[in-house]
Amino acid sequence: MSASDSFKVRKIVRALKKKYGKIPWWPGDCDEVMIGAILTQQTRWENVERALDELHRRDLCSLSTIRTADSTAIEEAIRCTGFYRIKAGRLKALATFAEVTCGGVQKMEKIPTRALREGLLGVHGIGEETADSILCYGFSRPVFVIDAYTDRMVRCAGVTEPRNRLKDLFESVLPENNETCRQTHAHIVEYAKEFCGKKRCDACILVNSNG
DNA sequence: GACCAGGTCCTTG
DNA sequence: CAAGGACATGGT
Repeated sequence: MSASDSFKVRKIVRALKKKYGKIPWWPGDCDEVMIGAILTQQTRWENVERALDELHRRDLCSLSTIRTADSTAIEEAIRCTGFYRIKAGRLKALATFAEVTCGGVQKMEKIPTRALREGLLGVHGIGEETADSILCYGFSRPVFVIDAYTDRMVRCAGVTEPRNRLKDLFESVLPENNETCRQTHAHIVEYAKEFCGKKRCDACILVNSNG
């Protein structure tokens, strides 16, 4: 990775921290974060929240209940997030991994980050972004999440490193600290939503100018 | 009606 | 291995 990319990332991190300060992002217990991580795939967060409410209402907002629940009931509860049949299957697969393979969420807490990440990636329907979101926001590990917004935002700011290396780039720049990882990712997404259109970035000047 | 959303997997060339 | 398609509902 180029020195100038690292430099830009440091600048982005600093500027956005100054702009947003501490913001609440992706609250909830570990089970809810894991479920939300699946539901938010290619879907707006507002729709995910509605689905989470539905799941709570049916006592299906935990992996232990999802594991044994009727798939149709899960599908109905999460319909508003789209891809509901696919996602119900992914939730089932994650629930089996967590409850059966790992022996429960408490046991997962004790698994080292590297191994837990590999385990999650082995679950059908969990890719890098979903796994890293679970690690960062569910298990409070010092893992930086790269999503479409992050990629778009750093492009906007002139970072040239390809998407598949952004996680390493950010983790090499940031301190190995969960709070920093989760806040920084939150800042970037909020910024991207507001200023970085899909094809055009209007305001990354904020990051590119001054210091 | 077209286009997009806090992806991932599978199929093709 | 890159590119394209499928999955599906809800908001602009």
